[in-house]
Amino acid sequence: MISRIKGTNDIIEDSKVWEWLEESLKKVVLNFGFVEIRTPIFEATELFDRSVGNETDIVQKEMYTFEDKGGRSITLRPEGTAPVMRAFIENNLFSKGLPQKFFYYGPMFRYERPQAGRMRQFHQFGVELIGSPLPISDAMIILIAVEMLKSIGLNKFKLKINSTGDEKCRPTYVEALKAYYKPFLNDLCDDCKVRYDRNVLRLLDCKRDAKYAENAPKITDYLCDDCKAHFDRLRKYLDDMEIEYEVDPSIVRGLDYYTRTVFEFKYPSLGAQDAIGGGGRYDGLIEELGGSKTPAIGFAFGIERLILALNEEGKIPKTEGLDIYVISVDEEQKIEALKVANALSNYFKVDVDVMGRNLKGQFSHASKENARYAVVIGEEEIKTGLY
RNA sequence: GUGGCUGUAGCUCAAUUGGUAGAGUGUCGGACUGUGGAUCCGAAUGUUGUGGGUUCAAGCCCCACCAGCCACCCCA
Repeated sequence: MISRIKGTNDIIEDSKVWEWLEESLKKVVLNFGFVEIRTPIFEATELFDRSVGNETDIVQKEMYTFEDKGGRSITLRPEGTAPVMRAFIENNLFSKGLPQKFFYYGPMFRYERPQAGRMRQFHQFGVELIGSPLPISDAMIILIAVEMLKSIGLNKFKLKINSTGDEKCRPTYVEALKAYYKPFLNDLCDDCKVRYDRNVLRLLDCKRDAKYAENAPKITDYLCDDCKAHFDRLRKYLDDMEIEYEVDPSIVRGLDYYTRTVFEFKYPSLGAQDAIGGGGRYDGLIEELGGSKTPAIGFAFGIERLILALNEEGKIPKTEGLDIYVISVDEEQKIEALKVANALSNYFKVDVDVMGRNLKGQFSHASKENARYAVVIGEEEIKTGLY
């Protein structure tokens, strides 16, 4: 038997839940004027090297990268933001005026050890707002994310926000962090020893060395005036909208392109894979990819994790059964039953027997399919024309 | 990539100290030639995750691999 690739899934019984979830999320963003963008599932490897960052774990060890027959290095997209920005630049969307508002939905690929809530092929629904440097756009993006969660019935999530500063203030914070961690360097876990040089910020969210993070200098104390004003304004906006959040200095994100605002939606009961969504501002990314300097902010939800959370809260809608099952008493009425079902199908969800079941079997099957009504067709009905 | 736990019928699980695989549920049929979901009766389905090894004998013990779960890690 040939079985599916590790970390992938066949969605069969659940396909209705997926459909409902996709439609619900889509409705919120469409009403806010966002347009769907569909980019290829694979891209030039360089795109992710340059955007996500060549020192990140995603690029270093999690990408599905291969060479095609023309010798090009291709990568199955591990995330959605970089491809959307590539498309933005390549199609000159800048010229259509700002802001530009996009959402995307589809499979992403990361080579990781699978676990509940962590697949090698997983699905993200993402939203990007391109063009505004203002904190009001941060507020809008977070508001939309919260509305999306509420629209599918999720309540027990926690929003955590932080600011990672910009090119002016982050370097001084990085120095301060390095100075703080230096005396403990030998006691840190092996991963953290590597991170110390590559990306000190990541030390803050290490679970093993969490005790050191508690007293570490906080980014919020090192923000430059502009970044601090931006962050304070965003917090005020969130307060005004009565969106609950917690400032969490350990939210640093594993992608290099983030600047200033970063945030995560946590769903604590999901265990280790409790981040159901996350995002942030990436004011330097478009320029880094060769476009003109354009600020932007966005986020993505993990569909598989949303479904786990929905299950926890018992918010998965029950799939509706049939309206009408058309039963034929004998073989002779089968075709009449099919014709009647066809006529009814303009208005109702219908089904007929194709398995040659007898009368009892058809009734059993009708009730198994949760049919609300049964129409019985026999000799008598055909004669009278009354069903 | 690292460590730990698990793997028996479609599903949920049994199987004494190793002695040659069973129940519930579901599926199909019958009791009931035009009214199901209740009840009763009957039937089908397994190379016990895969491949080796130990043994007279392995679902059970040992090794490897595969897959799932938990944690690390990673992030959605």
